[in-house]
Amino acid sequence: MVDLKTSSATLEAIELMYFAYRAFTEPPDRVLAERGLGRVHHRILYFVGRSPGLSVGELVDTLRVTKQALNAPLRQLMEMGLVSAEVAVHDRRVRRLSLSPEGLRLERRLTATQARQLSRIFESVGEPAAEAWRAVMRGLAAGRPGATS
Amino acid sequence: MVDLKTSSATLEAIELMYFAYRAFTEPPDRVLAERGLGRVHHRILYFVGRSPGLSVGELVDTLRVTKQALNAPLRQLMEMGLVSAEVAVHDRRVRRLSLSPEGLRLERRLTATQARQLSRIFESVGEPAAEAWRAVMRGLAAGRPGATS
DNA sequence: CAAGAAAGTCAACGTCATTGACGTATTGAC
DNA sequence: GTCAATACGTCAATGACGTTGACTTTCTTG
Repeated sequence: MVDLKTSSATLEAIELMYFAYRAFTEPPDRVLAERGLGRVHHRILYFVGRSPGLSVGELVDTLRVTKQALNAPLRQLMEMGLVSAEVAVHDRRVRRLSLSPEGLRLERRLTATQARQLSRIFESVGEPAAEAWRAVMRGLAAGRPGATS
Repeated sequence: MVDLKTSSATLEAIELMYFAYRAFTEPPDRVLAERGLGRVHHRILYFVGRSPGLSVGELVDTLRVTKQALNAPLRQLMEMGLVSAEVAVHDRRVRRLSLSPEGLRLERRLTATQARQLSRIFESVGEPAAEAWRAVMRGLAAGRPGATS
């Protein structure tokens, strides 16, 4: 135990992670709720949108859920015509996922909401501060500071 | 629609929110899982720890959950002797919640994990960058940039 | 070709949060 | 003192979601 007493700035940071994340996920959650969709649907739309041709297994790995947990939401999205899957040419076991035009529209709408939140703040604090924010977040995400991949 | 195409820095930021938050909540989640506790238990411990004497209703408001959703985890924590409740003096309807010594120990352990993650990164990026990070997070949490309360 | 691994799917189950309704104790206004 | 409102607790039904287990289809390897 190095710190018997955690500094107040760090304590504030812990709370900020909670409140900021909540505020960040709420707007898209509301949009999704209108269609009876949840956060997993959002993540599927997002990552498939970023990397068209993604396989189910790759999606499972990035989202760290079981393939069974992914199955239901993914099937819904396909039934709703937002996501399409086609059998890969070289390996007929894998499905290459991609967004339909309508799926792309929804994904853009969800992403735009969050992008607006972020870019508005980034502008107000300036680009160096924005980059500093990203650096901290990269460190958190990677489990070690300053990591890029 | 100002942005038809969201900038790659903002796009990275969206992903970072997801991956950083996940990395941030995982370590405490593991500790909690050992005792059969979940994230709601953590939040209860955290906020009661920060504000001893908190009432049930105030907890419901800060966590934005229903009282029914709070009831079960809170009762568990009390049965486990981690949280104690005593009737308020001026209003015998309200329960003033506080952490028991053991509850305090667990809360500190959970908080220390996250504090270590953050302060390690804060040190490596320097204090100005850390403050920039907090400024962005405050803006996100408050829904408007630079807000303090 | 047989054995095993990999991708995906279907089914059963458990957890957890939500809404709704009800009960109790307490307070404050009149 | 009566009565509406408040704070809390609880039971029941429902739904979302994630898990394990078992299965089919399809490669890949010896």
